[in-house]
This record gives sequence, structure tokens and C-alpha cells, in this order.
Amino acid sequence: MQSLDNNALRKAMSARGLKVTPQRMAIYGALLSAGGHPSAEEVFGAVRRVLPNVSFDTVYRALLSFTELGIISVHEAGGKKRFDPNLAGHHHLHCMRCNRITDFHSPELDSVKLPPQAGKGFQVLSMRMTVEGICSACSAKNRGRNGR
Amino acid sequence: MQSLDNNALRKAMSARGLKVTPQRMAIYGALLSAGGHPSAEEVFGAVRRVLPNVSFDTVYRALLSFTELGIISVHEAGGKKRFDPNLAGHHHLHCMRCNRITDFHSPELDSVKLPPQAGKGFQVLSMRMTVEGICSACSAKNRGRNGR
DNA sequence: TTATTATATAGGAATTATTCTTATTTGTCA
DNA sequence: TGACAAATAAGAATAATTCCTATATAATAA
Repeated sequence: MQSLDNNALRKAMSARGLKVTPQRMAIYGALLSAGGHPSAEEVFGAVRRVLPNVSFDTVYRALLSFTELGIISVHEAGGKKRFDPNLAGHHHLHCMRCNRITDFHSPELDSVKLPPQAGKGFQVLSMRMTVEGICSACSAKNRGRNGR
Repeated sequence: MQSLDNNALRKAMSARGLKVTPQRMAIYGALLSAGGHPSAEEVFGAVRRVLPNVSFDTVYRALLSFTELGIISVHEAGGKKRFDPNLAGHHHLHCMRCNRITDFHSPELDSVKLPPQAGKGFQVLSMRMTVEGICSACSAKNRGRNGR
């Protein structure tokens, strides 16, 4: 997995006028150690073990700020945002029933270029193929049709 | 845009054991006429003009059911689900500030095949490239750093 | 066509994720 | 160090989604 060390993290923040706070450092670290594609709530839990007084709002805003810096990415699934510090190109399989996200890699996708007319002046922060569907475990369960 | 006529819609539902109700027919119709990538709330508003007593929950569940049928697709952005009846392959540019979604087409992307190990037993309902970033209008505004 | 029954619906309440507000604190830069 | 814009904590407010319950209805078989 490709991510930033503390030094690069500081640099990324100050280069864009973001203050380097202990909270932000800890939040990035917690995101790294959380693994997978944690929600803000999960990152919050992990940061709390290091900074017991950090507020949820601070964690949430920091994650959004990191996303705007382009040093992490966000993916909304299952009604909540999930954050991902992995900068290496990868793509997502999202199960619409259990909301589990599985990464996959595809050299073919990584080499794709956007059609130039697609993003006139659009500042690209991340580009990801999302495959929506039902995972094998959930298909097996075969829940009722009307949802729930 | 590629979508279903009433007959194909009925067939798609009954083939999977879903009852064909006037609500569901109207909901699909409203989604088509809404255009763009409407949220459940927007579809609800449109359906209401045809069936004034339909409930939000019914609209919401119908949209989720349609998604599971694979006859529409869903895309979560800006904290809400957005529904899309367009079955023709297309991809999304999502502005993280204003949450506007713009479609783009890419023959290159459409021809991509998933690596076989990616989705062992995964039932694919839709496959879409999502480009996250900041649109030109929002870049121009250059809002504050800490969000909001 | 009618009776049966599983499924769907309306209406409203409850839940959950996200965003906002305010008072206070803290990096950063001169 | 001092000034100040930016960030934080705490909790309230908002908005999207899901759930609950009683009733209605589409599909099926007789």
C-alpha cells in the first residue's frame, strides 16, 4: 500500500495552508492503522485510543480535508463515507447488501485516460472503478425481495 | 439513453417475483422524466404529481428494488443516493464541493473487463468509473480550507 | 370470479450520518 | 513574543435513511 510518512504528511498540509496539528497527525495515523475502508466513526474510535479527547467533528473534518488535499480518498457506500489512505491505484467491489468493499487491481484500468472533453477544468482528485453488486455470501443468503 | 418501456418493466419485475403495482410503474416513470441523477426526494416529488398519496418510503424501497433488479443504478454522492435509469454505459464526474454529477462516455472504459479473480461469485449489477474532484466553477470560488 | 395469502403500501416514528454553532485554544508567521 | 486566522471540543441541529404497524392489494389457484 502506498501512503505518506509523517514528514510527507506535514509537507502536504503546510503546502496548502493547513495547520499541522497533533489531531490531524493522529487522525492520519489512525486511518492507516485501521485498515480496510473505515468509516469516520471507525477512525474516530481508533484516534480516541491515542487522543482520548478528540471530537468526532474534528476527525470528520480532517478526513474531508485530507480528501481535498488528495492524500486520501473517500468512497460513499452503504449510506456513509468510507476513507482510504491507499494512494496506489485500485478499484472497488461494493456489495449492496452487506456493504463490504473489496479492493481489486487492474492494470488495464490504471492506464485508462479520461476523454479530454470529460473534465474541462475539472480538478481530478481520484479516479476509481466501482462495481456494484451482490457478493457471493449475500447471494447465498438470498434475502427477501422487498429489501430489509 | 437506454431504458425500459412499460412492458419490459413489468416483465423485469414479475420475472423476479416482484408485484407490478401502480406505484412502482409510476416511480419508474418519474425517475425517467426527472432527468439527471435525481435523489430519492426528487423522484418522490415527481411521483407525487401523478400519485399524490404515495409515501416516501414506497418510493425509496422501489428505487432500491429496481437497483437490485439491475434495471437502474445507484450512485452515492454528497451524502445521498442518486438514481439513474440510464442503462447505457457511462461514467461519472463528481464534484465534491457542489455534488454535481456529470456523465461522460468512454469507449475505452466500456470495453474493460474485470480481472477474473476480482469478483469470485460476485453478481455484478453495474460498473462505473467515478472521478472525484472539484469542478471548475467550484475551483473558481476557492472556498476556505477547513470545509463548510 | 372469488378466496387466499404473501407482498406492498401509507403514515409516521426512530435511527444514523453529517453538519453546524459557539466559545476557546493553538499553530504560524512577522 | 504577539497577533490572528484557523482549528478544536462539545453538543445541538439537520437531513437521509430505515423501521414499525395496520391496512390494502396483486398474484395464484380453485
